[in-house]
Order: sequence, then structure tokens, then C-alpha cells
Amino acid sequence: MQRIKRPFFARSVHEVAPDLIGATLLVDDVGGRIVEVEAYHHTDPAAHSYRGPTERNAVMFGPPGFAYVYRSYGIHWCLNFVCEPEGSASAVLIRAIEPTSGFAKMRRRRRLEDERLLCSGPGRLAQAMGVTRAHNGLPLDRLPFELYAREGEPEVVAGVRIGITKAAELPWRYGLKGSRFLSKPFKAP
DNA sequence: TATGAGATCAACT
DNA sequence: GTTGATCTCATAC
Repeated sequence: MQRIKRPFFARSVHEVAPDLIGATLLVDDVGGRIVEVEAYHHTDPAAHSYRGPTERNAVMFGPPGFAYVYRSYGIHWCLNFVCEPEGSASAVLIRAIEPTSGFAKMRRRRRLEDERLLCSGPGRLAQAMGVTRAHNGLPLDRLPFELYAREGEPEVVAGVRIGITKAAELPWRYGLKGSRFLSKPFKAP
């Protein structure tokens, strides 16, 4: 498998997001195939970067190809990939993964048997893969991250984003068509 | 199947 | 003090 390098992320978040569907993401050898993502652009009221830099979102304003990890609802961690030229503060939220390696670790961390629910949601996949604040600002082309390009062209579907109230109508959610590991189904065309 | 509470942190009013 | 890029568990249809 071909490793994804940092320049891959130095493009519009709207190109990078669908291109990530089908790619393989591992953190300390635990992870799988990316089946669902959402794009967040700095001009987007729903993006953390919309109102400018803060201590939390500082990584989003840095160079592309780095991980932005934040605390969600005080409970969960969520993993993003920073995109576009440095300073444009756009990122892709990784929302669901089809587990392919490290099942034992994921089950232990999640205290859950059901494979389908191990990584089907941003908070769930971060917990299963052991992603925390410690990963915020780390480069995606170096350990503990491993990111491999997809082979072939998967069928990608788009839809409206989930769980947000601002700019909720924008169709910036992308998924692998027919995957049973999506956090929620995409509406039929 | 669907709705509701609770957990609990950082940004914002 | 309120809200949110969430998830789990409980209770009600």
C-alpha cells in the first residue's frame, strides 16, 4: 500500500475529504478503512476556526497534514486532518472507520464486542484507536499515525452533515456507499 | 424505533 | 450561565 504524504492535504478540504474515503488509517497499528468524513471550512459557521484562532483550534491555523484533536461535549475526543495551504484553517473530521486491525485493543478500550459499533462515530473511533489530546498537532505521515492511499476508486456518496446546528444544510459529509460501518445511513438519492 | 437524561470541558455571551 | 462537529443507557411507544 502507498503511504499518503503531507502534500496530499495541501488542497481544498472539499477535494481532500472525498479522496479520504477508502484510505486506511492506523494509530499504533490499530485502525482500518475510512468510510465517513465531514469537511469544515474556515468560512463555515459550523467550523471551530470560523471565529479565528484560539488555544484549542491553533493547529487548524498551522500547516496541512497534521492532526487536530479536540474534546467534544466534555467527554469524547474527535480527530481531524488539517487541509489547504497553511493558515486557511480548514479540516476534515474523521467520522467512521471500518476496523481492519487491532481488534483486541479496540474491544478492550471500548469495552464492547460489536464490531460494527467499534468505530462508527467520531467519538467512538477516537476511543477505539486511543486518540487523545496527546495526538493534537502530530504530523500524519509519522508514527504513531500510518495513512495509506486507497486502491481503486470507491463509490463515494455525499450528504448533509450530522449533529450540528449552524450551516447544517451544507452537503459536506462524505461516505463509502453501502458501508455498514457508517455512523448513520446516507439518505437514498 | 424514538425520545430524553446525563456525563463534563472549553468557548462564548 | 449556556451551548455544542457525542455517546450510552433507560424508558416509552
